[in-house]
Amino acid sequence: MAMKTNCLECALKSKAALKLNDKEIKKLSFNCALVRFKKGDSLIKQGTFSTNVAYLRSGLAKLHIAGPYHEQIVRIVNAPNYLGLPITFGDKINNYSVTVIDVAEVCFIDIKTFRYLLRTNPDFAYEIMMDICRTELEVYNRCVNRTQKHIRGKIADVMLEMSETIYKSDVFRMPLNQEEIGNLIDSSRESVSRVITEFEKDGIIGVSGKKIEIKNKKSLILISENG
Amino acid sequence: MAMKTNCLECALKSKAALKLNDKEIKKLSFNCALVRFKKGDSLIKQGTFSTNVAYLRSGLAKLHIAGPYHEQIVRIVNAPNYLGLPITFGDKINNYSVTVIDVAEVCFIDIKTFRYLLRTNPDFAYEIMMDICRTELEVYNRCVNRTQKHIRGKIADVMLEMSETIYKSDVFRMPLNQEEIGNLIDSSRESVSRVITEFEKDGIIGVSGKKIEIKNKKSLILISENG
DNA sequence: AAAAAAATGTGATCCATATCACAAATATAA
DNA sequence: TTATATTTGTGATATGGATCACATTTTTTT
Repeated sequence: MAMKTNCLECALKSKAALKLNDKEIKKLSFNCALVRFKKGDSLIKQGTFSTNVAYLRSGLAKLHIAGPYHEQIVRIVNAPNYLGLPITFGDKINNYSVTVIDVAEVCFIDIKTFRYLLRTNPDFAYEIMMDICRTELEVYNRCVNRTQKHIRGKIADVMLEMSETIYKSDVFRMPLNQEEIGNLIDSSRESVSRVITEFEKDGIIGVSGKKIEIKNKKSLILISENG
Repeated sequence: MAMKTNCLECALKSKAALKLNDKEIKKLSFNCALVRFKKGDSLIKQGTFSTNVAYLRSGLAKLHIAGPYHEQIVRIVNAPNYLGLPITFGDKINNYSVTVIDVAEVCFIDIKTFRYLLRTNPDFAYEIMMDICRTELEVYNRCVNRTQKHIRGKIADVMLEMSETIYKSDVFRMPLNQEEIGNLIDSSRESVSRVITEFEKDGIIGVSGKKIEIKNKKSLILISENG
Protein backbone atom coordinates (compact mmCIF):
# COMPACT_ATOMS: atom_id res chain seq x y z
CA MET A 1 0.00 0.00 0.00
CA ALA A 2 2.59 2.54 1.09
CA MET A 3 5.01 3.81 -1.51
CA LYS A 4 8.37 5.49 -1.28
CA THR A 5 7.86 9.16 -1.98
CA ASN A 6 9.81 11.53 -4.08
CA CYS A 7 9.07 14.82 -2.40
CA LEU A 8 11.68 16.62 -4.50
CA GLU A 9 9.61 16.18 -7.63
CA CYS A 10 6.21 16.37 -5.97
CA ALA A 11 4.03 18.95 -7.67
CA LEU A 12 1.60 19.14 -4.77
CA LYS A 13 3.92 20.41 -2.08
CA SER A 14 2.48 22.49 0.75
CA LYS A 15 3.29 26.18 0.94
CA ALA A 16 5.44 25.31 3.93
CA ALA A 17 7.34 22.55 2.12
CA LEU A 18 8.21 25.01 -0.63
CA LYS A 19 10.38 26.78 1.93
CA LEU A 20 12.58 23.73 2.41
CA ASN A 21 15.95 23.46 0.69
CA ASP A 22 16.94 20.38 -1.31
CA LYS A 23 18.72 18.76 1.58
CA GLU A 24 15.72 19.21 3.83
CA ILE A 25 13.33 17.95 1.16
CA LYS A 26 15.46 14.83 0.82
CA LYS A 27 15.29 14.27 4.55
CA LEU A 28 11.54 14.65 4.31
CA SER A 29 11.39 12.20 1.42
CA PHE A 30 13.24 9.57 3.42
CA ASN A 31 10.84 9.84 6.32
CA CYS A 32 7.56 10.04 4.53
CA ALA A 33 5.20 7.45 3.12
CA LEU A 34 2.49 8.02 0.54
CA VAL A 35 -0.67 5.96 0.96
CA ARG A 36 -3.82 5.84 -1.17
CA PHE A 37 -7.23 5.62 0.49
CA LYS A 38 -10.80 5.20 -0.61
CA LYS A 39 -14.03 6.64 0.69
CA GLY A 40 -14.78 5.59 4.25
CA ASP A 41 -11.17 4.82 5.21
CA SER A 42 -10.11 6.20 8.55
CA LEU A 43 -6.98 8.38 8.63
CA ILE A 44 -7.02 9.53 12.22
CA LYS A 45 -9.10 7.93 14.97
CA GLN A 46 -10.29 9.92 17.97
CA GLY A 47 -8.87 8.49 21.17
CA THR A 48 -5.78 6.83 19.67
CA PHE A 49 -2.20 8.08 19.82
CA SER A 50 -0.90 10.32 17.10
CA THR A 51 2.38 9.11 15.65
CA ASN A 52 2.62 10.86 12.32
CA VAL A 53 1.82 14.13 10.68
CA ALA A 54 -0.64 13.54 7.87
CA TYR A 55 -0.67 15.60 4.70
CA LEU A 56 -3.67 15.25 2.40
CA ARG A 57 -1.99 15.40 -0.99
CA SER A 58 -5.15 14.86 -3.01
CA GLY A 59 -8.77 14.01 -2.29
CA LEU A 60 -11.23 14.98 0.38
CA ALA A 61 -11.67 14.17 4.06
CA LYS A 62 -13.98 15.02 6.92
CA LEU A 63 -12.77 15.99 10.37
CA HIS A 64 -15.27 14.79 12.94
CA ILE A 65 -15.77 14.52 16.68
CA ALA A 66 -17.98 12.19 18.69
CA GLY A 67 -20.23 14.64 20.52
CA PRO A 68 -22.31 13.95 23.62
CA TYR A 69 -25.37 13.02 21.56
CA HIS A 70 -24.20 12.38 18.02
CA GLU A 71 -21.31 12.65 15.61
CA GLN A 72 -20.36 16.13 14.50
CA ILE A 73 -18.42 16.94 11.37
CA VAL A 74 -16.28 19.90 12.31
CA ARG A 75 -15.04 20.68 8.83
CA ILE A 76 -14.38 19.30 5.39
CA VAL A 77 -10.72 19.30 4.44
CA ASN A 78 -9.74 19.47 0.79
CA ALA A 79 -6.30 18.84 -0.65
CA PRO A 80 -3.64 19.96 -0.49
CA ASN A 81 -3.77 20.43 3.24
CA TYR A 82 -2.30 19.15 6.47
CA LEU A 83 -4.59 17.00 8.59
CA GLY A 84 -4.59 17.16 12.32
CA LEU A 85 -1.69 19.53 12.77
CA PRO A 86 -3.05 20.77 16.10
CA ILE A 87 -2.99 17.27 17.55
CA THR A 88 0.66 16.98 16.56
CA PHE A 89 1.50 19.74 18.98
CA GLY A 90 -1.44 20.13 21.29
CA ASP A 91 -1.97 16.64 22.57
CA LYS A 92 -0.57 13.17 22.20
CA ILE A 93 -4.02 11.67 21.92
CA ASN A 94 -6.15 12.40 18.88
CA ASN A 95 -9.02 14.66 19.86
CA TYR A 96 -10.92 14.01 16.69
CA SER A 97 -11.21 11.62 13.78
CA VAL A 98 -10.43 12.20 10.13
CA THR A 99 -12.10 10.02 7.51
CA VAL A 100 -11.74 9.99 3.74
CA ILE A 101 -14.85 10.99 1.83
CA ASP A 102 -13.37 10.96 -1.67
CA VAL A 103 -10.39 8.94 -2.92
CA ALA A 104 -7.34 10.44 -1.31
CA GLU A 105 -3.56 10.29 -1.25
CA VAL A 106 -2.01 10.96 2.12
CA CYS A 107 1.63 11.49 3.05
CA PHE A 108 2.47 10.30 6.54
CA ILE A 109 5.47 12.19 7.83
CA ASP A 110 7.52 10.96 10.73
CA ILE A 111 6.83 13.29 13.62
CA LYS A 112 10.47 13.60 14.64
CA THR A 113 11.47 14.64 11.15
CA PHE A 114 8.68 17.16 11.09
CA ARG A 115 9.82 18.64 14.39
CA TYR A 116 13.40 18.73 13.18
CA LEU A 117 12.34 20.72 10.14
CA LEU A 118 10.35 23.10 12.32
CA ARG A 119 13.38 23.73 14.51
CA THR A 120 15.88 24.22 11.75
CA ASN A 121 13.87 26.12 9.18
CA PRO A 122 12.03 29.15 10.58
CA ASP A 123 10.33 29.88 7.25
CA PHE A 124 8.88 26.38 7.22
CA ALA A 125 7.75 26.81 10.82
CA TYR A 126 6.20 30.15 10.06
CA GLU A 127 4.13 28.76 7.19
CA ILE A 128 2.93 25.88 9.33
CA MET A 129 1.93 28.34 12.02
CA MET A 130 0.05 30.46 9.49
CA ASP A 131 -1.76 27.36 8.34
CA ILE A 132 -2.87 26.41 11.84
CA CYS A 133 -4.01 29.94 12.57
CA ARG A 134 -6.03 30.29 9.40
CA THR A 135 -7.79 27.06 10.22
CA GLU A 136 -8.55 28.23 13.72
CA LEU A 137 -10.14 31.45 12.51
CA GLU A 138 -12.20 29.48 10.03
CA VAL A 139 -13.39 27.19 12.79
CA TYR A 140 -14.54 30.17 14.85
CA ASN A 141 -16.72 31.47 12.06
CA ARG A 142 -18.01 28.05 11.18
CA CYS A 143 -19.03 27.52 14.78
CA VAL A 144 -20.88 30.83 14.96
CA ASN A 145 -22.77 30.09 11.76
CA ARG A 146 -23.61 26.57 12.80
CA THR A 147 -25.23 27.74 16.00
CA GLN A 148 -26.96 30.86 14.77
CA LYS A 149 -28.24 30.18 11.28
CA HIS A 150 -31.41 28.36 10.37
CA ILE A 151 -31.39 25.15 8.40
CA ARG A 152 -32.09 26.71 5.02
CA GLY A 153 -29.17 29.11 5.38
CA LYS A 154 -26.87 26.32 6.48
CA ILE A 155 -27.80 24.03 3.60
CA ALA A 156 -27.24 26.95 1.24
CA ASP A 157 -23.78 27.36 2.80
CA VAL A 158 -22.95 23.71 2.27
CA MET A 159 -23.97 23.87 -1.37
CA LEU A 160 -21.96 27.04 -1.92
CA GLU A 161 -18.90 25.62 -0.16
CA MET A 162 -18.97 22.45 -2.23
CA SER A 163 -19.39 24.38 -5.43
CA GLU A 164 -17.00 27.26 -4.80
CA THR A 165 -14.35 26.03 -2.41
CA ILE A 166 -14.20 22.28 -2.88
CA TYR A 167 -15.08 21.43 -6.47
CA LYS A 168 -14.85 24.88 -8.06
CA SER A 169 -17.73 24.04 -10.39
CA ASP A 170 -21.48 24.55 -10.59
CA VAL A 171 -21.95 20.81 -11.04
CA PHE A 172 -20.50 18.34 -8.60
CA ARG A 173 -21.00 14.99 -6.96
CA MET A 174 -22.03 15.52 -3.34
CA PRO A 175 -19.55 13.50 -1.25
CA LEU A 176 -21.75 13.41 1.86
CA ASN A 177 -25.06 11.67 2.37
CA GLN A 178 -27.90 13.55 4.03
CA GLU A 179 -27.14 12.19 7.45
CA GLU A 180 -23.56 13.49 7.15
CA ILE A 181 -24.79 16.86 5.94
CA GLY A 182 -26.92 16.90 9.07
CA ASN A 183 -23.86 16.19 11.20
CA LEU A 184 -22.02 19.01 9.47
CA ILE A 185 -24.69 21.63 10.10
CA ASP A 186 -26.30 20.21 13.23
CA SER A 187 -29.65 19.16 12.03
CA SER A 188 -31.56 15.96 11.51
CA ARG A 189 -31.36 13.88 8.36
CA GLU A 190 -35.08 14.44 7.76
CA SER A 191 -34.81 18.21 7.89
CA VAL A 192 -31.88 18.13 5.48
CA SER A 193 -33.96 16.06 3.09
CA ARG A 194 -36.89 18.46 3.29
CA VAL A 195 -34.79 21.54 2.58
CA ILE A 196 -32.94 19.93 -0.33
CA THR A 197 -36.27 18.89 -1.84
CA GLU A 198 -37.56 22.42 -1.34
CA PHE A 199 -34.51 23.97 -3.02
CA GLU A 200 -34.99 21.63 -5.95
CA LYS A 201 -38.69 22.46 -6.29
CA ASP A 202 -37.81 26.16 -6.24
CA GLY A 203 -35.32 25.59 -9.06
CA ILE A 204 -32.37 26.74 -6.98
CA ILE A 205 -30.47 23.50 -7.36
CA GLY A 206 -30.82 20.44 -9.58
CA VAL A 207 -30.53 17.03 -7.98
CA SER A 208 -30.14 13.67 -9.64
CA GLY A 209 -28.77 11.07 -7.30
CA LYS A 210 -25.57 12.42 -5.80
CA LYS A 211 -25.12 14.91 -8.64
CA ILE A 212 -25.90 18.48 -7.67
CA GLU A 213 -26.16 21.42 -9.99
CA ILE A 214 -26.20 24.98 -8.70
CA LYS A 215 -28.89 26.62 -10.83
CA ASN A 216 -29.41 29.90 -9.02
CA LYS A 217 -26.37 30.96 -7.07
CA LYS A 218 -27.82 34.37 -6.26
CA SER A 219 -30.76 32.79 -4.45
CA LEU A 220 -28.41 30.55 -2.53
CA ILE A 221 -26.34 33.51 -1.41
CA LEU A 222 -29.50 35.35 -0.37
CA ILE A 223 -30.72 32.36 1.61
CA SER A 224 -27.28 31.96 3.18
CA GLU A 225 -27.36 35.58 4.34
CA ASN A 226 -30.97 35.92 5.43
CA GLY A 227 -31.91 32.43 6.50
CA MET B 1 -1.57 54.59 31.15
CA ALA B 2 1.12 52.51 29.46
CA MET B 3 4.15 51.67 31.50
CA LYS B 4 7.63 50.55 30.59
CA THR B 5 7.89 46.87 31.31
CA ASN B 6 10.57 44.88 32.95
CA CYS B 7 10.07 41.49 31.40
CA LEU B 8 13.29 40.17 32.93
CA GLU B 9 11.81 40.32 36.41
CA CYS B 10 8.23 39.54 35.42
CA ALA B 11 6.89 36.65 37.46
CA LEU B 12 4.02 36.03 35.08
CA LYS B 13 5.95 35.12 31.96
CA SER B 14 4.36 32.79 29.43
CA LYS B 15 5.73 29.28 29.01
CA ALA B 16 7.10 30.47 25.69
CA ALA B 17 8.82 33.52 27.13
CA LEU B 18 10.60 31.28 29.64
CA LYS B 19 12.49 29.85 26.66
CA LEU B 20 14.02 33.23 25.82
CA ASN B 21 17.56 34.07 26.89
CA ASP B 22 18.40 37.30 28.72
CA LYS B 23 19.31 39.15 25.58
CA GLU B 24 16.04 38.19 23.94
CA ILE B 25 14.05 39.07 27.03
CA LYS B 26 15.65 42.51 27.01
CA LYS B 27 14.66 42.98 23.39
CA LEU B 28 11.15 41.98 24.35
CA SER B 29 11.16 44.41 27.26
CA PHE B 30 12.13 47.29 25.00
CA ASN B 31 9.28 46.57 22.59
CA CYS B 32 6.49 45.86 24.96
CA ALA B 33 4.03 48.05 26.86
CA LEU B 34 2.01 47.05 29.89
CA VAL B 35 -1.47 48.56 30.12
CA ARG B 36 -4.14 48.19 32.81
CA PHE B 37 -7.78 47.83 31.83
CA LYS B 38 -11.09 47.67 33.61
CA LYS B 39 -14.24 45.69 32.90
CA GLY B 40 -15.81 46.56 29.58
CA ASP B 41 -12.62 47.91 27.95
CA SER B 42 -11.99 46.67 24.45
CA LEU B 43 -8.62 45.04 23.74
CA ILE B 44 -9.14 43.85 20.20
CA LYS B 45 -11.92 45.06 17.91
CA GLN B 46 -13.31 42.87 15.15
CA GLY B 47 -12.78 44.45 11.76
CA THR B 48 -9.79 46.62 12.69
CA PHE B 49 -6.15 45.97 11.85
CA SER B 50 -4.01 44.01 14.22
CA THR B 51 -0.76 45.75 15.05
CA ASN B 52 0.38 44.11 18.25
CA VAL B 53 0.44 40.79 19.95
CA ALA B 54 -1.51 41.00 23.19
CA TYR B 55 -0.59 39.00 26.27
CA LEU B 56 -3.11 38.89 29.11
CA ARG B 57 -0.82 39.05 32.13
CA SER B 58 -3.60 39.09 34.69
CA GLY B 59 -7.38 39.33 34.71
CA LEU B 60 -10.11 37.94 32.52
CA ALA B 61 -11.34 38.61 29.01
CA LYS B 62 -13.99 37.36 26.62
CA LEU B 63 -13.30 36.55 22.98
CA HIS B 64 -16.41 37.31 20.94
CA ILE B 65 -17.62 37.45 17.36
CA ALA B 66 -20.51 39.36 15.83
CA GLY B 67 -22.64 36.56 14.41
CA PRO B 68 -25.33 36.87 11.75
CA TYR B 69 -28.05 37.32 14.36
CA HIS B 70 -26.37 38.17 17.63
CA GLU B 71 -23.10 38.43 19.47
CA GLN B 72 -21.42 35.16 20.32
CA ILE B 73 -18.81 34.71 23.02
CA VAL B 74 -16.43 32.11 21.66
CA ARG B 75 -14.44 31.58 24.82
CA ILE B 76 -13.40 33.10 28.11
CA VAL B 77 -9.67 33.71 28.38
CA ASN B 78 -8.00 33.74 31.77
CA ALA B 79 -4.51 34.95 32.54
CA PRO B 80 -1.78 34.28 31.86
CA ASN B 81 -2.52 33.74 28.20
CA TYR B 82 -1.91 35.20 24.77
CA LEU B 83 -4.87 36.92 23.17
CA GLY B 84 -5.57 36.71 19.50
CA LEU B 85 -2.44 34.85 18.46
CA PRO B 86 -4.18 33.36 15.41
CA ILE B 87 -4.97 36.80 14.06
CA THR B 88 -1.32 37.70 14.35
CA PHE B 89 -0.50 35.09 11.75
CA GLY B 90 -3.71 34.19 10.04
CA ASP B 91 -5.02 37.52 8.94
CA LYS B 92 -4.17 41.18 9.11
CA ILE B 93 -7.71 42.10 10.06
CA ASN B 94 -9.07 41.06 13.43
CA ASN B 95 -11.67 38.36 12.97
CA TYR B 96 -13.00 38.74 16.47
CA SER B 97 -13.14 41.09 19.41
CA VAL B 98 -11.62 40.69 22.84
CA THR B 99 -13.10 42.60 25.76
CA VAL B 100 -12.05 42.72 29.39
CA ILE B 101 -14.54 41.25 31.84
CA ASP B 102 -12.46 41.56 35.00
CA VAL B 103 -9.66 44.07 35.72
CA ALA B 104 -6.75 43.08 33.52
CA GLU B 105 -3.14 43.83 32.75
CA VAL B 106 -2.17 43.40 29.14
CA CYS B 107 1.27 43.46 27.54
CA PHE B 108 1.23 44.73 23.97
CA ILE B 109 4.19 43.34 22.10
CA ASP B 110 5.42 44.84 18.88
CA ILE B 111 4.58 42.39 16.13
CA LYS B 112 7.97 42.67 14.42
CA THR B 113 9.78 41.89 17.64
CA PHE B 114 7.49 38.93 18.18
CA ARG B 115 8.22 37.61 14.71
CA TYR B 116 11.92 38.14 15.20
CA LEU B 117 11.82 36.02 18.35
CA LEU B 118 9.86 33.32 16.54
CA ARG B 119 12.50 33.17 13.80
CA THR B 120 15.52 33.15 16.03
CA ASN B 121 14.38 30.98 18.90
CA PRO B 122 12.84 27.67 17.83
CA ASP B 123 11.95 26.73 21.41
CA PHE B 124 9.98 29.93 21.77
CA ALA B 125 8.27 29.27 18.44
CA TYR B 126 7.46 25.72 19.43
CA GLU B 127 5.78 26.80 22.67
CA ILE B 128 3.73 29.41 20.86
CA MET B 129 2.66 26.77 18.36
CA MET B 130 1.68 24.41 21.17
CA ASP B 131 -0.37 27.19 22.71
CA ILE B 132 -2.26 27.89 19.49
CA CYS B 133 -2.92 24.21 18.94
CA ARG B 134 -4.21 23.58 22.42
CA THR B 135 -6.61 26.47 22.00
CA GLU B 136 -7.81 25.15 18.69
CA LEU B 137 -8.58 21.72 20.12
CA GLU B 138 -10.44 23.37 22.96
CA VAL B 139 -12.51 25.39 20.51
CA TYR B 140 -13.52 22.22 18.65
CA ASN B 141 -14.89 20.64 21.79
CA ARG B 142 -16.53 23.81 22.95
CA CYS B 143 -18.28 24.11 19.62
CA VAL B 144 -19.58 20.55 19.74
CA ASN B 145 -20.93 21.03 23.25
CA ARG B 146 -22.51 24.34 22.41
CA THR B 147 -24.48 22.90 19.55
CA GLN B 148 -25.44 19.55 21.03
CA LYS B 149 -26.14 20.06 24.70
CA HIS B 150 -29.35 21.37 26.19
CA ILE B 151 -29.49 24.57 28.19
CA ARG B 152 -29.31 22.95 31.61
CA GLY B 153 -26.16 21.05 30.66
CA LYS B 154 -24.58 24.16 29.22
CA ILE B 155 -25.31 26.29 32.27
CA ALA B 156 -23.86 23.53 34.43
CA ASP B 157 -20.74 23.67 32.26
CA VAL B 158 -20.41 27.42 32.69
CA MET B 159 -20.70 27.12 36.47
CA LEU B 160 -18.14 24.32 36.56
CA GLU B 161 -15.73 26.19 34.29
CA MET B 162 -15.92 29.34 36.39
CA SER B 163 -15.43 27.39 39.59
CA GLU B 164 -12.77 24.94 38.47
CA THR B 165 -10.83 26.56 35.65
CA ILE B 166 -11.20 30.28 36.15
CA TYR B 167 -11.55 31.01 39.85
CA LYS B 168 -10.47 27.66 41.33
CA SER B 169 -12.96 28.06 44.16
CA ASP B 170 -16.47 26.94 45.05
CA VAL B 171 -17.45 30.55 45.65
CA PHE B 172 -16.88 33.19 43.01
CA ARG B 173 -18.23 36.40 41.56
CA MET B 174 -19.82 35.66 38.18
CA PRO B 175 -18.11 38.03 35.72
CA LEU B 176 -20.85 37.75 33.08
CA ASN B 177 -24.42 38.93 33.23
CA GLN B 178 -27.19 36.60 32.08
CA GLU B 179 -27.28 38.05 28.60
CA GLU B 180 -23.57 37.33 28.21
CA ILE B 181 -23.98 33.82 29.56
CA GLY B 182 -26.64 33.42 26.88
CA ASN B 183 -24.16 34.59 24.23
CA LEU B 184 -21.60 32.11 25.53
CA ILE B 185 -23.90 29.09 25.35
CA ASP B 186 -26.26 30.20 22.60
CA SER B 187 -29.47 30.74 24.42
CA SER B 188 -31.72 33.59 25.36
CA ARG B 189 -31.29 35.71 28.45
CA GLU B 190 -34.68 34.55 29.70
CA SER B 191 -33.85 30.86 29.45
CA VAL B 192 -30.58 31.44 31.29
CA SER B 193 -32.50 33.17 34.06
CA ARG B 194 -34.99 30.33 34.33
CA VAL B 195 -32.32 27.64 34.59
CA ILE B 196 -30.26 29.54 37.17
CA THR B 197 -33.38 30.05 39.26
CA GLU B 198 -34.15 26.35 38.94
CA PHE B 199 -30.62 25.34 40.00
CA GLU B 200 -30.92 27.60 43.02
CA LYS B 201 -34.30 26.17 44.01
CA ASP B 202 -32.87 22.68 43.73
CA GLY B 203 -30.04 23.66 46.07
CA ILE B 204 -27.37 22.98 43.44
CA ILE B 205 -25.96 26.49 43.54
CA GLY B 206 -26.39 29.45 45.83
CA VAL B 207 -26.95 32.86 44.28
CA SER B 208 -26.80 36.27 45.91
CA GLY B 209 -26.33 39.03 43.42
CA LYS B 210 -23.28 38.18 41.33
CA LYS B 211 -21.92 35.83 43.97
CA ILE B 212 -22.29 32.17 43.10
CA GLU B 213 -21.62 29.26 45.39
CA ILE B 214 -21.34 25.73 44.06
CA LYS B 215 -23.28 23.70 46.60
CA ASN B 216 -23.59 20.37 44.85
CA LYS B 217 -20.83 19.79 42.36
CA LYS B 218 -21.84 16.18 41.77
CA SER B 219 -25.28 17.24 40.59
CA LEU B 220 -23.72 19.82 38.27
CA ILE B 221 -21.44 17.22 36.74
CA LEU B 222 -24.39 14.88 36.27
CA ILE B 223 -26.44 17.61 34.61
CA SER B 224 -23.46 18.54 32.44
CA GLU B 225 -23.16 14.96 31.25
CA ASN B 226 -26.80 14.02 30.84
CA GLY B 227 -28.50 17.31 30.06
C1' DA C 1 -31.12 60.10 48.66
C1' DA C 2 -33.57 60.43 44.47
C1' DA C 3 -33.73 59.38 39.71
C1' DA C 4 -32.37 56.78 35.78
C1' DA C 5 -30.48 52.80 33.75
C1' DA C 6 -29.36 48.04 33.69
C1' DA C 7 -30.20 43.49 34.98
C1' DT C 8 -33.27 39.89 36.42
C1' DG C 9 -37.69 36.95 37.11
C1' DT C 10 -41.70 34.87 35.23
C1' DG C 11 -46.00 33.89 32.75
C1' DA C 12 -48.15 33.17 28.07
C1' DT C 13 -47.56 32.14 23.42
C1' DC C 14 -45.28 30.64 19.27
C1' DC C 15 -42.31 28.22 16.12
C1' DA C 16 -38.41 25.85 14.00
C1' DT C 17 -36.89 21.40 14.16
C1' DA C 18 -36.52 17.03 16.21
C1' DT C 19 -38.60 12.61 16.45
C1' DC C 20 -41.37 8.83 15.04
C1' DA C 21 -43.12 5.91 11.57
C1' DC C 22 -43.29 4.27 7.30
C1' DA C 23 -42.95 4.07 2.07
C1' DA C 24 -40.11 4.46 -1.87
C1' DA C 25 -35.92 4.53 -4.20
C1' DT C 26 -30.92 3.46 -4.78
C1' DA C 27 -26.87 1.12 -4.12
C1' DT C 28 -24.31 -3.08 -2.84
C1' DA C 29 -23.58 -7.86 -2.21
C1' DA C 30 -24.61 -12.63 -3.14
C1' DT D 1 -30.75 -10.79 -11.12
C1' DT D 2 -32.25 -11.38 -6.90
C1' DA D 3 -31.81 -10.36 -2.29
C1' DT D 4 -30.16 -7.18 1.26
C1' DA D 5 -28.69 -3.06 2.98
C1' DT D 6 -28.43 1.82 2.72
C1' DT D 7 -30.26 6.10 1.67
C1' DT D 8 -33.97 9.23 0.83
C1' DG D 9 -38.88 11.41 1.02
C1' DT D 10 -42.74 12.85 3.61
C1' DG D 11 -46.66 13.10 6.79
C1' DA D 12 -48.06 13.53 11.79
C1' DT D 13 -46.81 14.83 16.27
C1' DA D 14 -44.03 16.53 20.06
C1' DT D 15 -41.02 19.84 22.31
C1' DG D 16 -37.19 22.80 23.83
C1' DG D 17 -36.41 27.17 23.89
C1' DA D 18 -37.22 31.72 21.62
C1' DT D 19 -39.95 35.73 21.86
C1' DC D 20 -43.02 39.06 23.86
C1' DA D 21 -44.57 41.67 27.65
C1' DC D 22 -44.20 43.35 31.99
C1' DA D 23 -43.07 43.48 37.05
C1' DT D 24 -39.36 43.63 40.19
C1' DT D 25 -34.82 44.12 41.79
C1' DT D 26 -30.19 45.84 41.62
C1' DT D 27 -26.77 49.01 40.20
C1' DT D 28 -25.15 53.38 38.66
C1' DT D 29 -25.42 58.20 38.12
C1' DT D 30 -26.59 62.75 39.55
